[in-house]
This record gives sequence, C-alpha cells and structure tokens, in this order.
Amino acid sequence: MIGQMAADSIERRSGVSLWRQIADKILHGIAVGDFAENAALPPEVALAERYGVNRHTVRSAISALVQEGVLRAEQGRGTFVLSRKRLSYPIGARTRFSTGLQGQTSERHIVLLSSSVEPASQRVAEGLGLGRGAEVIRLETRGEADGRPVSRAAGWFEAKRFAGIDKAMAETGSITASLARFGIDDYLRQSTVLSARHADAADLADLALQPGAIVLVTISVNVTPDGQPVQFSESRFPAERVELKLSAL
Amino acid sequence: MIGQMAADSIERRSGVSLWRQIADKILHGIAVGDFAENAALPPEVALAERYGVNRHTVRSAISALVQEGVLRAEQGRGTFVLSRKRLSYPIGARTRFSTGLQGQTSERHIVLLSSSVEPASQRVAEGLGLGRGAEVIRLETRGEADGRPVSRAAGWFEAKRFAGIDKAMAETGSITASLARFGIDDYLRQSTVLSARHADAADLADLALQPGAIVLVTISVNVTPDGQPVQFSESRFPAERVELKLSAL
DNA sequence: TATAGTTGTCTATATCAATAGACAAATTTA
DNA sequence: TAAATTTGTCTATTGATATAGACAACTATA
Repeated sequence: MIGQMAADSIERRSGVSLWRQIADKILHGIAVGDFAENAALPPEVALAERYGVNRHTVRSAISALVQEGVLRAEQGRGTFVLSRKRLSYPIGARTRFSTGLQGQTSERHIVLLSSSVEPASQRVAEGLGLGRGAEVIRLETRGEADGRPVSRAAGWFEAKRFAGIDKAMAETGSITASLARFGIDDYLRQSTVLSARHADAADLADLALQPGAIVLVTISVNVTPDGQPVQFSESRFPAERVELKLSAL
Repeated sequence: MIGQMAADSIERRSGVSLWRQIADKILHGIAVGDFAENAALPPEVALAERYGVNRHTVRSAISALVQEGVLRAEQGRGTFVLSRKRLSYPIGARTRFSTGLQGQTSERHIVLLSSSVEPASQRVAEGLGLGRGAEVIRLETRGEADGRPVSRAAGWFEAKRFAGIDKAMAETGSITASLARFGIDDYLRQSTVLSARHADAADLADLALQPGAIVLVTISVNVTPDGQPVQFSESRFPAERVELKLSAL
C-alpha cells in the first residue's frame, strides 16, 4: 500500500544532489534493516534502477559512504555494509551519558574539549534562573562510544557555585561525578527541547561527519530534586549514528 | 571563543548546494532570533560577504525562501521576514495533538488522509504485542495549525478491537475522541524513539515542504493506564516549523 | 529633486552534477 | 577453464550551480 517500490522519492533540483540523497537513503536503509550489516549491498546496476538514476550517480553515493567508513567496496565481489547500528540514546528524568549507553557499547566516555567563563546569554540566564550577564562556566564536551563520537555538548553552570567544575570534569570525565563534588548527588531533567538541522563546520569537525549530515539538537535544563537549576545544556547528536529514545520519565 | 564570525561554515562540494545551505542558515537565523520577524534582512551584498559567496547565490537562497512563504522581497526597499516562530510541540506521558498546541495557535485540527486494513509488519506487531501478520487498521493523518501542516502521522490499531475507528476518526477529527468510542478514556505514551532525516516525496507533498527540508520522526506506542498497547504510530514533523518539547512525563 | 541604497534582470564563463556508453579488472560460479 | 557477475576507469555530453560584472527599476532620504 505505502512506500512506492521503484524510483523511490528522489527529488531533483532540490539543492541537494542526487548522490547525497541516495547516500542518505542507503544509510537509512542500513539503520532500518533493509540492508543487513556485514552483507553485500545490491549491485550498483540494481540500485541505479531502484532509485531511477544512472549507475555513476549511485557510484558517487557509494564512494562518499566508503569515505565515511560505512561501506567497503571490493572489485568483483560487491559492496559490503560495515557500520554498526545506530545507538539508542535514552532521554528521561535521569538522563546520564554513560549509563544510558550501557549494553550497547563496550566502552564510552566524555572528553572535555574546552572550558571558559563568560557572561550568561539571555537563554542561559533564563534556564539557570540567573540575572542576565551573571558569570557562568561553559564546558564543551564530546561523548564517544567505542571510539566513535556520538555527541557534542555545551553545558553552562553558575560560576559562583561551581567554581572548579572544569577541573573536576577533566579529571573524572563525568558530569555526574563532577556535580557530586559540589554536593549534588542527584539531579533530574526538567525540560528538553528538540530540533534538527544540518551539521555546521564545528559539528563536522568534532563529530567526524561529512558535509550534509544531520544533527539532532537538544536543549535541556537539569535541576536538583527540589527544583533548583544546576545545568543548562545544548547537545548535538549525529542523526546517522544516534537515535533518541524518550523513556518514560 | 566559539563560532567563527564571517565566511561562516559553508561547505563546498558537500552534495548540498550553497544556496540551499544559505537558505537553511537564514531559516536558522530567524528561528534563533538573529533575524527579527517583520524586520528587514541585511541587504544581499552584506549577506553575500557574510557567507563568503556571490550575491547571485544569496539571491537563489532568498528566492527559495520567498517561494516557501518565509520572506517577502520588495524592490528598492529590502527583504522582510514573514514567518512565524516554530511551534513547540509537547511530548509527554499524555501527548495530545490539540491540547498540546493550545495557546500557540488559534486553530488546529487533524485531517484523515486515508485508512486501510493490512497485516501487521514486524515492528507494528511488536509495538502492539500482536502476532506477526495480525490484521491492523492503519490511519494516515495530517495535523494542521492555523492552516499550516505541522505533522503527518501513520497510526496502527488492532483491527479486531477497533473496527470502525476510521469512521470515528473522520467524524471527530480526534484520536482521543475516537478511542473514547471504544471505551478508552485515557491513554499514556509508553515509549518514543526519535530521529531525523530529509523529507521524502510524500512528506514534501503532505507537509507543503520544499525539497531538502528536514523532518523530525517519532515512533511511539500508546498504552492504556494498565499497560495494554492501543496504538503504534510514526509521526513526522517539519523541523523548520516545529520543535519538540519533551515535558516531564 | 538629486542621490544613495536596495532589489531585479541580463550576459558570460567556469565548475559541479548527472547521464550515457564502452571496456578493463577482479571474483565467483558452472 | 570458460562464462557470468560485479566493481573500476575512461571519454563525452548535457544541465544545474556558482561566480563576475554591468545596468535597470524602485524606494527612501538629504
């Protein structure tokens, strides 16, 4: 009934090239299970017919994905799917990076990219319940799982209360552990706003993405159990590697 | 510290044309407040310099956005921002279309696009706790607010139990009201999985989007208060018009 | 009424994206 | 070994993208 079979939803003159659209389709196909992992992709001619384009266009798409490390092409044999399943990142009342990915990866950790002190912007001040321009500490971090970047986040904390959290973060590699040093042994997610956009230059660099990739963006506020704001943050997830699982919270 | 100033993160040879990237940037600028609503955009030459491209490239981006109804260009005067803010669609334990958008729009409703009976696919069967291939009713709907499409959803219901829900839906224009006819006066969201991708042909048509647009995708299961699965659904939201607000649930 | 600032249109050129066809190179199968 | 299948490379052509420059048309302002 639904889902046209062949010549499947390719848009011309859209500002997005056909090879990029087909690369995205293949990625989606892998994520959804149409193309099994470690198995061969259909041959180039078959894909070309399926999507209603020239074989060379399919080749462009494939070569981009080979470049990204998703596929491996072998002359005479076929093209094989390498990439792992998308991680399912749970978001709930007690959202924690490491515990959330337990069972899906053998290893994960957070890297502190940079830290700085700055006056709070409008939205940060609102989120943390501070006066406009109050000093805040900003931590730029990257989450990695099995060696692949899976998130990139900026977190803001009131500078007065959390002086030294950058050091704690560098040492522990954990937000939860760092906050514990300031007497916060539990915190809850108060709000989360979600959107999506194309990756910008910084995303591409930090998340090892190819131009045109999509990132999921969450903006959230964490509070203590009695409702006191602790952390305002904006996180970016590469849509091709991560999906967000909104758990009952 | 962060965010380069000029020649700001435009990617060449990415498979996404420069005019499309700049159009996306302008949309983002409007959403974030860099470009105020009802005010003039910077002149074309200024934008061209800012993004490090030719004036004609900026013009292509602007003309696409004029086509989308986001901007209005007036010869001799300038180019003006028309579009409304993105709607904030709340997702929580009791996610309801109409009540969720109350206060943000003066009018909203759901249109039933089509309905059919089909054997349950793997994921639908799992979501509803049915045997593979059990008959399910599928409702294709579109959510509209103030005359603009803001969502597009497919919902699946066990055919045996909800025979006639398509008629109920057509008459009431509400999932909640339709389920009430089957004795379900409350239901909760059990799970939600979120992802994002480029809009496909059907999305473009049903949501009145331009090629290259991004859609947020949620896959969710609704259950009765005692945990009995009622509805499995996949919803698509145009990222340029809607953000998802994950409320405490 | 000039003048400056802005969008609109035109021509020209170079590069990227997509199609088309032919054949080579490597692998698997009969 | 021979044939069939599949990826890799090459040439050629067309249309979309992007740059460049010049000037027209319209608006607001000094």
